[in-house]
Amino acid sequence: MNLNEQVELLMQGTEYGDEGLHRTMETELRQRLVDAEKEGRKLRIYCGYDPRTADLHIGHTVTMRKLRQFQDLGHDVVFLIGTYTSLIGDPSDKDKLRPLLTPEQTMENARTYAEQAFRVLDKSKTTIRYNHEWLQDLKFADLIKLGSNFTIQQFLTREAFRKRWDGDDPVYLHEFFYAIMQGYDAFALRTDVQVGGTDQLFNIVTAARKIMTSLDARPNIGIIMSILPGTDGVVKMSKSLGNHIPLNSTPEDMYGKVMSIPDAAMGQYARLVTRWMPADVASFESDLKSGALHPRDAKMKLAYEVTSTYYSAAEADLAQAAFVRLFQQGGIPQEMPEYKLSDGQTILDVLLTAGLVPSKNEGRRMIDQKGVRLDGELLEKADTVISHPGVLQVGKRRFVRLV
RNA sequence: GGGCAGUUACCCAAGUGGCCAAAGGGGGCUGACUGUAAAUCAGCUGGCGGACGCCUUCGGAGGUUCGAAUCCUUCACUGCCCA
Repeated sequence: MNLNEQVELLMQGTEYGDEGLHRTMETELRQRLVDAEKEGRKLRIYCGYDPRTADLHIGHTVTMRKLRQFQDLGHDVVFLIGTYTSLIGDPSDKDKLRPLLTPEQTMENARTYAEQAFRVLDKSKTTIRYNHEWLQDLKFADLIKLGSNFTIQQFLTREAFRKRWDGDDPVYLHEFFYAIMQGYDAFALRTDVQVGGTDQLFNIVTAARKIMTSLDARPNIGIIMSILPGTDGVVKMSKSLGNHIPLNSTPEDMYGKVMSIPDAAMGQYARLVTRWMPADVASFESDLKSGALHPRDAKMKLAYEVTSTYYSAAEADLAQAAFVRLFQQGGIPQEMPEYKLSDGQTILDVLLTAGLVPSKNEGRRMIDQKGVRLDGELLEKADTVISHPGVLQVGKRRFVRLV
């Protein structure tokens, strides 16, 4: 791959919110690639992760995908676990204060986090580091010195703080330390490139570069990744919003969830969570626009690609087949949980005890709303006894085989 | 340290003694329509009993009252202003 192609690939899916900054970063990246080549060394790329959650979704893998691209081009990646920073919790992407974690919780999460990350990253080219290694040794005097590089006003221009400030919600002093610590991470690692989401723009570009410069290190280049929207296609993917596509689910679930994103989000997904090259993405989008590619087929292609990234091709094939049967042909899935019927159980009993609904009232509602079927036949009375074994369906996607 | 305001269901937010399981919006769910969606339309959205009903909920605890989300006391948390 020639230099221009490399730069184009590495800049794919980035978002700086400012054309000038974008150009600066792109230019610096090109230069750094040239320098590294000349010096006969690899670039060091780093991205920090906040191990406050144990199960990841594909939104978390956007930056990992980018790290992987660097790895595929022969560079070294540091997968940084924010053991120390998670004591604070990054305020960047929240309009609320985050709870503090204990070191034990953090280390436990870190383990499962890294495990899942290696479904995307190349293990042989990845170094895992923990930022307590260097942050815990900093003295108060060091912090003061680092802090003197910044003004409060700089922090208050950040949206996350601004909103809370304007909304008369609390903004704590210690939250400001996060950016400083992250900047120090970049310095401690002497990193060439730092990858992060747009919510990290300030931390990476302003804080890290400033701190590195002040400590006589070469400032890192920021690769700022656009945020992956959730299955609603609009808001950032997050578990708490319920619009996420979990990594640890099933191929069928992943395929189906990708299919449920709105058409408008397909481009974002193509750029952020596929292994496609820039040229592939470009033709995908132009074919869609020209009508050469039907939106449904496009999305199926996308869902297949995403699924096969995290699972095997065979599993992705099965997931696709299941989707076609279930939704395009209105059929039922091949695999579903089984439930053993006992004598005299009513429809409502079964719905509840089989876990298809969380409460009897909810079960009644489903029945009232014509959402419950047994072998395709609509069930209308909640308190009638189940007459025969078969496939019990609630809504479009909840199934249980009664035996 | 002092003064004032606030804490409502998944989220935002009304309600200021009975008509409140609690307006409205968002989200979610179900159905119709579809290309799987999105958009649109309709309905549902605390729990338990077939409906009339009962139970739990409005930051925590205690109290006043026939009756409280609504009044009082106190505790906790938050914001604003003053020092």
